[in-house]
Amino acid sequence: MSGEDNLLKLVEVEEADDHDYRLQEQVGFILRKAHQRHVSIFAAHIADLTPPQFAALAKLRDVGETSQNQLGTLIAMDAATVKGVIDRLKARGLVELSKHEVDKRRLLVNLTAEGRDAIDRLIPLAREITRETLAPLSAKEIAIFMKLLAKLA
Amino acid sequence: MSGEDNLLKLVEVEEADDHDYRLQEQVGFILRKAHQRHVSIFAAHIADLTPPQFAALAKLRDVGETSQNQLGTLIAMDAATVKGVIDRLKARGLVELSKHEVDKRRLLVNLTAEGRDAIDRLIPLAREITRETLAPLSAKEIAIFMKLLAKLA
DNA sequence: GGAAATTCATTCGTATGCAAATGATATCAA
DNA sequence: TTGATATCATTTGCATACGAATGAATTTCC
Repeated sequence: MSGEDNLLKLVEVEEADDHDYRLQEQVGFILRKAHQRHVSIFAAHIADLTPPQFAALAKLRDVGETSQNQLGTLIAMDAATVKGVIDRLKARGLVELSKHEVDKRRLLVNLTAEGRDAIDRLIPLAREITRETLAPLSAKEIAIFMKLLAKLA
Repeated sequence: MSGEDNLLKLVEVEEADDHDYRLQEQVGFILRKAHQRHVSIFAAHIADLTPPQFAALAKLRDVGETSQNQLGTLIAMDAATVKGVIDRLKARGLVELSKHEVDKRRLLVNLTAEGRDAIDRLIPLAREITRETLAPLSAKEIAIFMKLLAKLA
């Protein structure tokens, strides 16, 4: 092989490499699509609440009264986002807000009776949403997938 | 065991079931967190473009000129969303728009020279983003995970 | 005690993401 | 041919999502 051939080969390899990037095989792209699909399944089962709103109610049910900020940490939402979510839940009477007696910076959030009823009623639907989201996988695959997904998140 | 005991047992089981819903173990919740993490890694490597904007450029590089709608299908974005993405890319001179000669409904999108330079320059960074996103997994785990994730998306 | 650093919440700006409604054009079918 | 359908794009409205800036309150630490 001549030196020229070698050079040509290198150039070709680099170009092949360049064109070798396949968007639809990248983890970020597929992750985004999987998330989209889940949100769509969620909406089909629970039309009047978004996944973040549901997450806020479900977590409040677990931990009881907490500060808005702490709740955000628990459900992986930044302060600006959680405020919007809580504002909308409050407007619908599902949560109530109060000031922390000691630490005046904190805004306490809690379920109302209506909010508790709502989340209790929705949890069976949420189980079904999880089931349907994972439906393309076998039981064994689900176990593996969830373990690996948890490592990534 | 008396009939009363049986009834009590049933009630207890149902309540335990009720409290058994763990948000942080649900696939939707973890999927959302994994996606968040990926976006964060993306932003750390490519500050001046969002993942959807990058996806649009990368796909245009693959397929060449297409209609806005068709591009949306290819990158899993609805018509309203893709319009915003393309508008912003156009404002930055990375894509150009033209009317389809025959079908007057269609708006054709293509990379500009600058857009092509940009995406060519960014692809190596995108490879690194994928690598870093998958870093918590071993090579074998990555292969399994990607296969299962693709099934879900 | 008091300055510096931290924490909590809010606001603003920008960017997805999608449902629904609308208008223009194209295709299909009777 | 024309009337019904379907497709493409746009617009509006609402809901995340997050960086950055701001202000109030608290904690830390010298």
